[in-house]
Amino acid sequence: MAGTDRFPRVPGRTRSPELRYGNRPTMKDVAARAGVGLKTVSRVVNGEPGVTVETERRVQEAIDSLGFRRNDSARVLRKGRTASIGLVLEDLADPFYGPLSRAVEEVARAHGALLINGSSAEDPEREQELALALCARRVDGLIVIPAGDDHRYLEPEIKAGVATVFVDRPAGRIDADAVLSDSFGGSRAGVAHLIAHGHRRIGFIGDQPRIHTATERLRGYRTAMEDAELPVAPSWVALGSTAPEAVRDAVVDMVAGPEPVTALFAGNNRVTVTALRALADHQQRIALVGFDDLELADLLHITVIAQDAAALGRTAAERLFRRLDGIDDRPAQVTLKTTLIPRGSGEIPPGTIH
Amino acid sequence: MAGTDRFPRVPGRTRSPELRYGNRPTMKDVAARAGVGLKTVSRVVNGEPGVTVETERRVQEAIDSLGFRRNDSARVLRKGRTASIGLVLEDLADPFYGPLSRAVEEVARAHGALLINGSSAEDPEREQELALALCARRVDGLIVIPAGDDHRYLEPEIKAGVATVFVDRPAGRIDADAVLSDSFGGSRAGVAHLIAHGHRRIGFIGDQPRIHTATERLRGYRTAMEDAELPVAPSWVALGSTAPEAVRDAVVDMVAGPEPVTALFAGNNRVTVTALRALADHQQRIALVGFDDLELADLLHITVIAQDAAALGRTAAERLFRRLDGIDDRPAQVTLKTTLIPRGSGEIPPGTIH
DNA sequence: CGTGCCCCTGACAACGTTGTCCAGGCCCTA
DNA sequence: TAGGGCCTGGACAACGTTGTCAGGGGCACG
Repeated sequence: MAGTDRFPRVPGRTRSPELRYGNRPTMKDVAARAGVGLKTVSRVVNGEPGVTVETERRVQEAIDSLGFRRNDSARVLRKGRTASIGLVLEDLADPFYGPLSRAVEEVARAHGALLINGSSAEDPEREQELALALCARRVDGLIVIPAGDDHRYLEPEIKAGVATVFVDRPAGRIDADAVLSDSFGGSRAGVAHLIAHGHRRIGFIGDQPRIHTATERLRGYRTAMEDAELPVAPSWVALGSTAPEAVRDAVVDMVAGPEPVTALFAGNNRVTVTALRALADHQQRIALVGFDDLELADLLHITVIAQDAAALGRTAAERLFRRLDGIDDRPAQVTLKTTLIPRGSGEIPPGTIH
Repeated sequence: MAGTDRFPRVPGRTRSPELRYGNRPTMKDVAARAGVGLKTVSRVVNGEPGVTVETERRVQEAIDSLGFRRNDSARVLRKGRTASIGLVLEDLADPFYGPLSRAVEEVARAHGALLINGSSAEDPEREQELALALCARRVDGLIVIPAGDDHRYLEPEIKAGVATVFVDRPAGRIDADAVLSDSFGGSRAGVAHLIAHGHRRIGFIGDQPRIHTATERLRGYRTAMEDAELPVAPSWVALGSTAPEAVRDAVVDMVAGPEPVTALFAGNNRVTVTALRALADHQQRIALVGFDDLELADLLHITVIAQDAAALGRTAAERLFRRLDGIDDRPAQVTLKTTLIPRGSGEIPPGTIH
């Protein structure tokens, strides 16, 4: 009697007035209804052996009629594994991260795990806040696209067993797995491509030097120029904000400056897009190669250095689950090759300037 | 004694050999270390009042030295709220959903909630599986972009108090909140725009009729044609697969058929992209208006019916949290206006066909 | 100096599940 | 027929946290 009822479980105590899970049936309720023990219900729910067909039928019936659904929070607490992984992105809305998170999700799904994610919006503080919130949820693993350059705050977590893999940019100040694109090699090849098409004065527009990929790409640019024994005028390099206005100004300066560039290398997809718009607005048609592919780049004939975002995500997730499966390699960096895709904009010869 | 140690808590029993959370310190450990009671630690961790500065300092010290982090799974079990919401997308990699999920995330963040998400890949079964897995996690609310057309499986969940909002497409066979774009009005306006520019033979390529937005957009097309008293030849309408090959074939058929169309209305962004590629390949330049905006549409001069993906996500999330805050309106459908953005492709007059 | 009040602290139960262990019943064999 | 083994089912504790409640100590006031 009183005790199989849902309300009140215990005479007059303890139950707080707040809404719980809308007051859902528990295994206890199912057990009472089916006239079996608690553990038997658990067995049926989890498909464990050791239950007669007849008992199973009765339990199943009770489950259906009550609309019972196992409470995974309780399960997680008991089992110690959450079967979920966290993904800290830089910006969910950036088209580059769509395929990446999709790939992570596919791998997670294949391992029966859910994906919890959020954006850092390029803010290191927010990255930390988010990553730690995910750890508090006890995600089994963490995939992080770094916004900041100091990840020591994750050290206790990693030590406590949270498998962690960094993607797109390496971890800062800690030794951890990272899956990267070959920013240096990609830029170098892209700039060499422009040089091979006759360009001597080539501009570079990139992200803040705080960001690892940005400096790597700049380094690729400089190396390619050096390889060809070409000088680099300071006015040809713009780093810093990738906000549209800033990039727009940079483009205009480089094209109209005293030593006008005949070609441009754009350090990431946002820069490429803005540069294209600026050039179109000013009716300039100079050579352009961009890092990162774009959805409609083929129709716009944009030559790009393509990274395989899906492969980045997949590789990172696979590495993560390998760790979760107990394989315990030393932390390592994996670098994925980039591909130069010539589509026209990178093959425009110099001297077509108006 | 024995009991404040982490291993073994209880002489020889119960602790299973599997990995738990990498054996993290608990409040109990912190309490032991600080020489205070369990509840006092809880107070400090949660910033509750009623703790002396001195005690707080001691506890904080113990927390830092042990690297304690509150276990939110346990908290969730106890409190009954998970402070997380689930988002079931159709495809994370589709650029349309990037801004949408970003907007949802922003609202969630503002309410202190985390976002758990996954893609249904347009598969109704997978949508259900995912949605129910999220419910088992006891997410407080659910935002669903439907892949299927029967959502009765969510009835017990909604009844049990899971706030649920559908986005982009209405729920099937249940009465629930939905936030939609005005597919009908948008298409109608887009097709009317083509008609206003002199077109009489206009093709429509859309998604499977199973999908609500697809039929609404088709209805908009038909209505616009009727409004102008124009006939619609069966060969001008292609529904079904939006796989690239199918769309490509449809475009070719319409352009080269016995009654060639002079303009095309594309039912969604994927169709628009493929149609553009097909037209470019065949060096055809006919008028085109597409439903959904695209990243580089301005540079390609594509006229589109733009939906505000971010507004869809934001509106849905806000509605969700209103429900979670206890406001209990009747389920309702909200429709957001679309915008026609003329950029060139929709203003090409007929007769430019080669 | 005594009484009463308030502030701080801690013991305890409960959240819903799963792992462990034990009891009882059945069947099979000697 | 008795004994042993196997199969099924259930009681119980534990996961780590928070809400409730009660006790103890200090301070102010009469």
